[in-house]
Amino acid sequence: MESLKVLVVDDEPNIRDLLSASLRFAGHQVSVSPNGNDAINKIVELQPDIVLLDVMLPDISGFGVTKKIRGMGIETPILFLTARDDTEDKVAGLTVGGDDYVTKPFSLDEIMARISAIMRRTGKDAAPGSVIRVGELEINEDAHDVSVNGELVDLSPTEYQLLRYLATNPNRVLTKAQILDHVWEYDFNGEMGIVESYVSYLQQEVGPNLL
Amino acid sequence: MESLKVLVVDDEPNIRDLLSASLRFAGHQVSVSPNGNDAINKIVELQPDIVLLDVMLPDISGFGVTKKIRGMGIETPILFLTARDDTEDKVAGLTVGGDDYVTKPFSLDEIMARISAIMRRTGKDAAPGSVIRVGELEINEDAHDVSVNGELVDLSPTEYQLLRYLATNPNRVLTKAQILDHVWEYDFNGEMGIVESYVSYLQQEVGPNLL
DNA sequence: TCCCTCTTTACAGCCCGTTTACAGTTAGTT
DNA sequence: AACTAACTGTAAACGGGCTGTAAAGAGGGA
Repeated sequence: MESLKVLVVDDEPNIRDLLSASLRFAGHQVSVSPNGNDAINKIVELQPDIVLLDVMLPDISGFGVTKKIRGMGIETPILFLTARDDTEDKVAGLTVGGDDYVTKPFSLDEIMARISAIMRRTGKDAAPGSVIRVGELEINEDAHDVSVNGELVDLSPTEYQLLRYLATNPNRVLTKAQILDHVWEYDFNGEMGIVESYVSYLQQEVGPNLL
Repeated sequence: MESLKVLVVDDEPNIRDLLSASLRFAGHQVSVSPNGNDAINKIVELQPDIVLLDVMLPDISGFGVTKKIRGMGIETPILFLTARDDTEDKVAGLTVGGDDYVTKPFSLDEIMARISAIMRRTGKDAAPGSVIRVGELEINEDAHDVSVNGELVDLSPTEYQLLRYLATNPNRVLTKAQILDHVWEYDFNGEMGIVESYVSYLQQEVGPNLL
């Protein structure tokens, strides 16, 4: 994925920092905004490629921001950040027109994957193929399918996310902490042993290919 | 379907935004208009391939707009947007001559399907086949009937719409929110559980083919 | 030998998807 | 207009599989 101009809008400094650090590390140009009005200004001014927009903001809601900028004819794709509870009912229209949403607490890898998906769908990015290949391993990001030597293997959601993260960082030593930070939700409060368990599951199902 | 020039005419900003975002995302060039007079100007000026025209407008009714432009010899096909009540009497005769109508509140998928149907009928589009085939599943979009291995199955309207949406996105992971946003009417305010229920109905009737 | 770390296996809780049942509403018929 | 049938949407019951923890097994280094 090419370098993108990303605007992160959230009132919680922790989230802003987490996202901006990760996005910057991924090679993007990041701007941040703590509230709705400021976000509108920055969107008009900076013309970002994508906006990460918290729904719950102190002044104007994320939906309000969206209405405002759409009314100005700005079609920048938006990735909404919503609380788990709001999800059920207020989702109407969130996934329309290339937009999408993730629920808090999210995992970093999920955010990155969604951004890629949006850029792919809206054609802004030069279709980096939605298939990841590492050796005899093949991951289809649309179908969330994994195959080894053409043979499909059945993975649980967490297993898939983990494998995807490993596959996007081949030939690289990753610490358990890094894996935990990327694959698990940011408020995960458990033992690191879970990483070891899941790596073990994967090795049994896809064979000892990477690490 | 090729890229089309679409004009969306509605006085409610929400509807305009919803439609323009979706249509743009589908690869079309979209212009919008908030009333009848402006719409007439834009139709003459832009010569769109199709017009999505609300019947109830602040100045001239959608029918008035139609009369006016037809009087000028403009034969652009029109998809009328009408309120649920108006349907029976006023809409009579609307479906002749390539025009059609949908009632508010509509679902996005229905709008897209109607546009495809119109373009197919008026021959502007290179007949993208009105039959969807996925594995042993066959969906006839003209007759709205579905067959598995040549055997007809009887589906309710909602079931048909859902199956159609799933069939047009094969081998792709779809979230409940995406399905809800595309298949159900835009003002649906209920639980997402309904998606699960209907998916279950489908699996019983067409067998576990896709997802 | 002991200790430390990585790997694997076992297991309990629980979340989530599936299915079924049911009430409310609509549509179609006589 | 009343009757019937069917469809939509909600809710509750069910079951399975996934998640996360803990403990046993295996290897290496000092």
